[in-house]
Amino acid sequence: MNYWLVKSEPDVFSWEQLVKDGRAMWDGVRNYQARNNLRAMKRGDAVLVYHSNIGKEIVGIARVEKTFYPDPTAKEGDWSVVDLVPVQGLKNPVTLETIKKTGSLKNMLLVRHSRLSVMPVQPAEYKILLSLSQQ
DNA sequence: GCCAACGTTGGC
DNA sequence: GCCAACGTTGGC
Repeated sequence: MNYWLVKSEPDVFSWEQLVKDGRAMWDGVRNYQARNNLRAMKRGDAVLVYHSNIGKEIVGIARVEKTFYPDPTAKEGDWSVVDLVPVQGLKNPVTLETIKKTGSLKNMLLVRHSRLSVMPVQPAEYKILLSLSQQ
């Protein structure tokens, strides 16, 4: 199983909305690196959901329900979406501030490459994030 | 609201 | 193919 992190501005699409809907087509990705990451997702992979701009914290865990297919919202270009379903909210969201302060996490792409919206997460990083979220 | 860090576009 | 200009993202 692989681990991923996706970003969303909560005033556009939030974790709460994902929970309410029970499923989401993760659309609107218009960056090649992010798209390629989307395409590498396998069904069942764990996906951390991060709120950018507002909150700046990882708020929940989703899983890949359907692997990539063409983005119906793309007027032109070769873009993809995946379908995600919520698994569980984090008891304690893990903030960007905490991640930056945690030595073993400060090399995360989330910190090093702040504009990337879909990125892989190392298994070791995932484990640490989960334990932080349970504290 | 500002700005750094990128990514894209288009002229040459 | 280079690079200036511009646009976007996201942290602060």
